[in-house]
Amino acid sequence: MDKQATIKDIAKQLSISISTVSRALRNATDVKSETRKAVLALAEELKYEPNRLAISLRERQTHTIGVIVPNLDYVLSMMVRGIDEVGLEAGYTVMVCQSNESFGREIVNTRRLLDSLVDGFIISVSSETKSFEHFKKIQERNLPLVVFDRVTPDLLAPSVRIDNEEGGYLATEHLIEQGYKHIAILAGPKNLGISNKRMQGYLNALKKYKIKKEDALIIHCDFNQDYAYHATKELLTHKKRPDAIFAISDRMAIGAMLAIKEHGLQMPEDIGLVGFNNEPVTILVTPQISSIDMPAFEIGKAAAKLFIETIHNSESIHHEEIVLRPKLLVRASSQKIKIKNTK
Amino acid sequence: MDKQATIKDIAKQLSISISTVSRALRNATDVKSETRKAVLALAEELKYEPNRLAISLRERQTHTIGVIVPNLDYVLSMMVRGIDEVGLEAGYTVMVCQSNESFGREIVNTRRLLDSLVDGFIISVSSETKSFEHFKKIQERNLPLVVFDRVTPDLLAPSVRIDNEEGGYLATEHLIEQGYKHIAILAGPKNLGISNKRMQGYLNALKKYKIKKEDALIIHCDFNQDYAYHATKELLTHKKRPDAIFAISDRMAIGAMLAIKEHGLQMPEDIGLVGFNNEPVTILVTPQISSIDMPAFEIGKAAAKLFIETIHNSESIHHEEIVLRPKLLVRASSQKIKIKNTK
DNA sequence: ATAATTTTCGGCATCGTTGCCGGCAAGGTT
DNA sequence: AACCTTGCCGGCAACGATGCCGAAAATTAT
Repeated sequence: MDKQATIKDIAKQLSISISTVSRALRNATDVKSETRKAVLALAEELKYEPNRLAISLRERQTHTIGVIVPNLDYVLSMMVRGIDEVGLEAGYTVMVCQSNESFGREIVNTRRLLDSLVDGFIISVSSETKSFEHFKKIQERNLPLVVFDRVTPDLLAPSVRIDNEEGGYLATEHLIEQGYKHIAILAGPKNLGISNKRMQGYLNALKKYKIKKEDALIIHCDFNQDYAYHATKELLTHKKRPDAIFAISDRMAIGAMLAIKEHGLQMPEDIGLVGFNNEPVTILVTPQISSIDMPAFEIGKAAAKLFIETIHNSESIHHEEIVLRPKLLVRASSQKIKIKNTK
Repeated sequence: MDKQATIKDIAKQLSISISTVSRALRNATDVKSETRKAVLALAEELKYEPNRLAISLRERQTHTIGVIVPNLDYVLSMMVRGIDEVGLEAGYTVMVCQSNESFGREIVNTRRLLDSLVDGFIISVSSETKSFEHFKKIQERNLPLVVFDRVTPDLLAPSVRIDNEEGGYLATEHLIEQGYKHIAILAGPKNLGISNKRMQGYLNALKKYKIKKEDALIIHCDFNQDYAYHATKELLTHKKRPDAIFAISDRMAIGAMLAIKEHGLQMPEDIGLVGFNNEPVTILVTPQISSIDMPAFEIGKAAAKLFIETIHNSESIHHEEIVLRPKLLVRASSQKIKIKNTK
């Protein structure tokens, strides 16, 4: 009772050939209806399940999608849910691996998934990653590869993401319109595409409104709360301290907020704050943090759909690029004007 | 260049037999060193990678662990990271599927993973799940199955969890010690084991301190913020409103907190609040929420270790039960006494 | 009754890999 | 010189399933 019944067991018990059983199980034709019935009945009884491994070996596909993400924080886990949703629907099993923002781990994950013979990859790159050879291996094998969220120009592949530049622009423009003059940006690591794009948006907004960019206000730090906290503490001790901060993620905005509070400054009066992603936590803290809305679930779904399209017409290699529009959500942490009005 | 090179290609190019190539690639013995070198060199050149599918088919194991979780919120994604960590180390690839707290989805996931011929399962059950037939199928196939976090007595399997009863007790005792008299509990769905255990701890504490249990103060609601919010709103309109709330998860505590603030009540003066899990958000809100610390990463690691043990001595079926001790973290939301002292 | 056709089925090869077994040649022993 | 040991290698079967092809059985046509 231990091992699964195979097609062979059925054949033996019914004293018919393996091929006949195989045909009876799938192909209605070419098989007498009574033998088919017998086969079906016995299969039921033995709880026969076809061995996917054997089928995959023949068909050279596993109906499995390899997903590699740098972590499973709120945004990415929502995206993964989106991928899951669409993937499952289309008959794919989704294998999720976390790189923990580690380059080495990402390589190992890629290897493992390649070894597992997934049919393709949907990937968001780690912040540590500067070389893309391991991903190019995927493409060398002619496997479909879709990149989402953390997109990089170094990797030519269909992609889904939010318009990060636009998001950075919206956030910065909003701060400018609220009357803030010295707007700092907490950017992520220098090699991280989304960070640079959001910063580019920030720069564009400054330029548009003829505000001089100040290098001292541009801080690169690791993509997490602690680093943002320390970076902000230092920022606030400068002689010419910023009167607003645009953090390129809500996690970093939270870190900034903790530092701001420690300094005894009030938001939005003394200093304005805008984050990015619209994580639920932004409306839980006091004051609530303005943020750029990130349609994470939609991005995940779009990535999976793009993947499935790519798999279906793999010959026509068009590198589609889906870019979703960001939306600014204004909350208390940056709404200075309204307060002036009520005074 | 499309398809992977196989052992057969190497054999053909070198005009030697397939078996020799196979031996050269693994077994150092039984092969002349020069032929081995030739094989290794050519394998390198052709970028030969053994086909795991074929190996799995032979060995009847895939070195893959199927993980099913109800969602990927903070706690569970930390646990998954723990599983990942240990699993990867031991040479396993981890396939994570989300059931989205849906019974049907959980069944589909189980099927898919069984079809994918994973070597076993590490599972946390969905809150909707009342029947466990789909999991028993796993055991019928003699595949190892480890349950974590959301453990249920209906499923006989090795398990890893926190001592939920103890956690519930600690939280409640703390509230009692702080002088709260009418302590409500926001429990989860009735069929969810962790919810009942935490509630049992609550009841134990009441009994120990000779406080009469009041049914009106025991609220079952769905395991999320919104439901907790609405449940709390209603609780607070009661004639005899509670002066403390123990929420069996931080998410629910957050919901409760929003409702409390809307009612214009102060924590901890008017009402005390304790959560469960010690999610990072608990220290971001004002006041900070007391909580029961959940060693999520450790639980994940322990689950994976248990899984690997189980796989290694599958004959000795001992259903180990690992129970980690919870720890109470007292924060502003429930610390009434300290405030009295400073007055 | 025989030929022609159709239905129904079994054999064999294949996917990529491994393990067992047997064989052949070189070298060593008596 | 005859025998035995060892080193090295190839053939075959197997894992589970499928598909092609040809053959036997059943049916129809002549």
